[in-house]
Amino acid sequence: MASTKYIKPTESELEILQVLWNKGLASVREVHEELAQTKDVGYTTTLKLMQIMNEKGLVKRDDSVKTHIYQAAVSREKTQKHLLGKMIDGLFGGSSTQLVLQALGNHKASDHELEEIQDLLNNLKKH
Amino acid sequence: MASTKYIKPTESELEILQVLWNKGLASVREVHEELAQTKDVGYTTTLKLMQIMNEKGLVKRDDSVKTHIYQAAVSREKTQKHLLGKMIDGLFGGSSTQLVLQALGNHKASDHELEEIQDLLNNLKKH
DNA sequence: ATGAAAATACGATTTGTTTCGTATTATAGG
DNA sequence: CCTATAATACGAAACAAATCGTATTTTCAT
Repeated sequence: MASTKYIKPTESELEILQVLWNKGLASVREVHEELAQTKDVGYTTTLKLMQIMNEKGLVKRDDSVKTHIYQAAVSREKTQKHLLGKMIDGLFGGSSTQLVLQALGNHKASDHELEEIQDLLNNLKKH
Repeated sequence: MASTKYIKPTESELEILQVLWNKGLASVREVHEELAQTKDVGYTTTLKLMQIMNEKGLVKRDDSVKTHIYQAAVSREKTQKHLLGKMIDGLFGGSSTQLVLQALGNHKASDHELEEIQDLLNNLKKH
């Protein structure tokens, strides 16, 4: 009976999850350095956000060691799934196909990527 | 030289745009009735939001008539494109293919829809 | 014309997010 | 041991979004 209450990350929280998903484990300092490359934000801001995320259950941390080590407590896939679903329902009238057409139409994919999609399509078709 | 400064709609604003995209033209009352079916919100809240959206340029209104008539001032497609792009960059590491795979994997599409996607795929492949 | 009903305007509150300053605590080098 | 350095904790301000109450205006039927 997992208390599967989905918590929607805010935009800033998503940025932090992004870093954690890539790094696996990271200290506040490490996450902050990463964020600081693209946005102008203070260290304590990142710290505070990560503390809040810990309370919300978006991240876990090991505070048995001097410098706390964080990791994501929600999976990239689950998060993608949720937000994507929300977007499909909210913006594409519930049609994932509309979203796919829009995505493929606007962003060009490599031949290899097209093959991947073709494979999945073949799987969906036969049954 | 359109002042193409993109304004990101908030979540509530998106709900309203949704209704306007479907109806074309609508009064505050009509929009509100629609929203009230799925969420619990007061009339004046909807009114206020639509007034703000008017100031922002997200909607246009004809106030020459008794009851103001609103319509979307931003297109569904442009909005989809923007938000989709943002999601691809932010959540799928810039890979539209990852998003497509995720979308197709989770939401099932009809045979007809799969055909549509196949057609687009064929177009992308040959060249 | 006038009063009830419906619409708009607008201020204020509430709620949520982001930001950062300052205080406190822990750590490691001298 | 003591101090400089780095980390965490915490409160509060700054900002943004959503909500609603109340006042005002408009409309329409009588």
